[in-house]
Amino acid sequence: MSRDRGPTRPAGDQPHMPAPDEHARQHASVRHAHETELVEDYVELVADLIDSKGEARAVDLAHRFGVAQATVAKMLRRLDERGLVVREPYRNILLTDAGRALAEQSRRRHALVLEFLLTLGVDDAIARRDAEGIEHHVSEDTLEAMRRFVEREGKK
Amino acid sequence: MSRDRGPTRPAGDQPHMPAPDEHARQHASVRHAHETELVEDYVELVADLIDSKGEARAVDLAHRFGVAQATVAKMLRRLDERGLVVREPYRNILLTDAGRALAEQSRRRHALVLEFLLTLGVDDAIARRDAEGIEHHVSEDTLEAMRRFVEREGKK
DNA sequence: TCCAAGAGTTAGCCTGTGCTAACTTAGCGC
DNA sequence: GCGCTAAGTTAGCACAGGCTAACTCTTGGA
Repeated sequence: MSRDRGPTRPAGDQPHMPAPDEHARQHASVRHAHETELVEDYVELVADLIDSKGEARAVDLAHRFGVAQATVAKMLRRLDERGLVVREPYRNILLTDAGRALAEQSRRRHALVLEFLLTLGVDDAIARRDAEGIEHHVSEDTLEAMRRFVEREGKK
Repeated sequence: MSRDRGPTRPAGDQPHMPAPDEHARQHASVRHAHETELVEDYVELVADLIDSKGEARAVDLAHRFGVAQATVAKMLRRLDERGLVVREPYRNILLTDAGRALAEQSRRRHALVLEFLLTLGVDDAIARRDAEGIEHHVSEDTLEAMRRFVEREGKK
């Protein structure tokens, strides 16, 4: 192997390739998004269930997420520790104020991303699926740009 | 708790809430995306490094991703097992044909998402960061819609 | 020529998010 | 009013993707 491979960033450097530090920050931020997105998905769904059915039950969460009930229970314990939900053994799940606030924020974001994709001309089923993945990786600025786009296109 | 809570999906049902099965599928697909996205990021960066510097080194990957070298080594072993890279101890990392193909695909997707965000009016630095997170959650259909948008706007 | 320092590797740990199996509890229906 | 079944919980496991520490290997330069 040749260690003498010349200057660090020679001619062929990719224009879309940021400096190392910035790239590292990008990835750190994606990793962080992964940590928070499940949390957001849970509180969002808990809020939806409460609003639509009057209560949130672990078994419904498990069905919706396609995971075992034990997984849901473990996750709910974490959400409890973070002060987002309250639960008593064998009773319903309730949102704290913080949980409700986070749910509302997620819901707004989710709805906007979905509307954006639909406005963009993406098929409904696909838009729903993609929105689920995209919503957690969209910054406030990009969200704002999406909002502008939806408004602009909606007027036509 | 009242188990007799009436019909399963009463009036207040959220319009953006798909049936359980479909929702579960959405989440399964997000989980799957998480499994593959790191893989794609690695081969993409390996390809970039090879193209720009002539070789890919573990230490550079570690710097770019902001992780320890040991983490990179572990990941490279997995990529090796999946037939995406070839490496000999203490030597450079090479892409297999499959690895190169995956890298090209990721690169195209990444570049398109970035261009799309920029066309949408998102600030450069933010667009780069968001593209990193979004690219793995965008279906072919949505990608196609983005392509159309970029073309449409580019002509103005 | 040879050695110091930088690059690569391995071992062993932690945390998060899945799972199954085995249990406890709640509450409907007889 | 009691028991059956569905729901909830707990324990213990696996695997992915982080980390540090402690090595081994490579190579440029004195």
